[in-house]
Amino acid sequence: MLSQNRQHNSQCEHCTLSSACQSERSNGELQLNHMPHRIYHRGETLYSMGSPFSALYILRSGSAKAYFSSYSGEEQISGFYYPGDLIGLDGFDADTHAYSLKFLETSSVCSIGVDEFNKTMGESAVLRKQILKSMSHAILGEQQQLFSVNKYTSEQRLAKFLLDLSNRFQQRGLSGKVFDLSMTRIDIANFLGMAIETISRLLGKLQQEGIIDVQRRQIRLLNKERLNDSLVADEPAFKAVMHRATSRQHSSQLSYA
Amino acid sequence: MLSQNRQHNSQCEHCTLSSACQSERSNGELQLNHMPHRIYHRGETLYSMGSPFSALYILRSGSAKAYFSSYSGEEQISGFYYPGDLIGLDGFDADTHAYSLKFLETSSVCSIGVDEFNKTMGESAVLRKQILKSMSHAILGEQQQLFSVNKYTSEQRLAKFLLDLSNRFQQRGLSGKVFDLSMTRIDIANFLGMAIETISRLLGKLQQEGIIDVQRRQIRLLNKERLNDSLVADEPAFKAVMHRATSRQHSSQLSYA
DNA sequence: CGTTCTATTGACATCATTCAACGCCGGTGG
DNA sequence: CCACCGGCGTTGAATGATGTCAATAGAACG
Repeated sequence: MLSQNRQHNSQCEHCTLSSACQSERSNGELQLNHMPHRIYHRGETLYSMGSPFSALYILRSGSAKAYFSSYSGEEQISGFYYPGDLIGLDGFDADTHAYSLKFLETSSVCSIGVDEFNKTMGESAVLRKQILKSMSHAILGEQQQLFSVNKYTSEQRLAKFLLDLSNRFQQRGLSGKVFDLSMTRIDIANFLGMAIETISRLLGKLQQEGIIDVQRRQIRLLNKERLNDSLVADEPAFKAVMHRATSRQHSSQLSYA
Repeated sequence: MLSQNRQHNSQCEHCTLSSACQSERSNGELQLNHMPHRIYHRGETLYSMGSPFSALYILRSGSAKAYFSSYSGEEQISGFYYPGDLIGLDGFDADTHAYSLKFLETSSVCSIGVDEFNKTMGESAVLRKQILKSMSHAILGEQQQLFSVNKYTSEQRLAKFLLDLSNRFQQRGLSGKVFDLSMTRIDIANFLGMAIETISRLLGKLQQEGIIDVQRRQIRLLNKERLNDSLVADEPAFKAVMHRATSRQHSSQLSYA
């Protein structure tokens, strides 16, 4: 659903990764040759856990989930991706992908081969900075998530999840108040570490309280204030912080800054 | 306690970061001028959340914890560091430290200024690769931790924590069977997201079952097999994986590989 | 040596999972 | 076009794991 609202220029130079590079390009230093965009459909896989690490990707439209499966087939979702997000950083650790990536809806990605990436990293200080920043941000995001699982109740975690999504949509110029969930409740439950039933019940509860309105996959945030309040219930000073820190859910997004 | 066992040469060129560089140095390409080592004592702070990001550090001896505090003074520990670990990557996101770092015992660190680091990043492909690998590894480590909090019971989490520590000590050439905890139960509880009382009870339980032996801070793993079994109880195929994936608890360790 | 931090243990409360039944929707084939 | 079916989602009731509260004791530190 994101794809409709966001108008991409057809040239890949307008991807966020290359936007980092454009400032250099104006210096005449840099040439990134992205591979052509490629379209994937719901349920299709970009790469699988264990497969060789050959490229980095930027999601241009649609959405995806990263997950690793624990051989019994059980999967743990580690994050969701939205347009502009950089995908594939997991490959650097062992030159092999550490998790699998699957699309939640029809999506398009562009890619850059590792070799070219490495080459460019050597040439562009701006790219280096961007990548370090991006990875650092990803680490902090994971820690935030860890924090929220450790310290929050299920209700707070769900509230945070919704607010995070809202922020991510807003950053992309979409509505932060009304949006669709491209993932199933099962995915949400898996990601947040709770039972599907709990998700269901809590969404119901929030709806009854008039804080949100849920129609199938469509979410309408009627009262972001109160949703945010639940995160800081007894901690007034904490409120401001949360508002700042709320942008995660993997997000290795590069620019848009 | 780690400091006694590990004999560091007095020159900083033997730090793990520079060991990454030495291969290049033999090519005559690289010159890293680390600042002199500095000693810190228990409770002292290397840097605080929000302070300007000016350097990266490598822990040479001792141990430390990273945590961010939530203004009400409540802290969330995001990881523990041991000798060889690279510290400070959190600064890249906002040019400001995202969490605070405090030493758990007398420790020594060496540092490298960001400017010098950035310069070297431009010159050394090996360093770039190491850093990307290191950060990628850190991200995956966080995700592993997230997974364990999401899917494991308290007992499993504690078991995993002990095994992780054991592995980290072993990687450093120390005993993986007998070691001291440099952090308090409070820290452990905070990190693992459970109550101190639960830690206490579970340690007691494991001791009664003859799996471990606890004397104050000293831990003795009497039966690593069974400790590991509890992680995979009903999942035979999963066992092998866990063994591999078990090295985390922040660990942005660079080389030793 | 006393104050404070750390750790242990017991009794109780509670939030979230589990188990189970059911409804809804979309797809597919008769 | 309708009927069936499977995945997704909702709801209820019971169970259990873990947190909270409280009391106590030992270590660490000045």
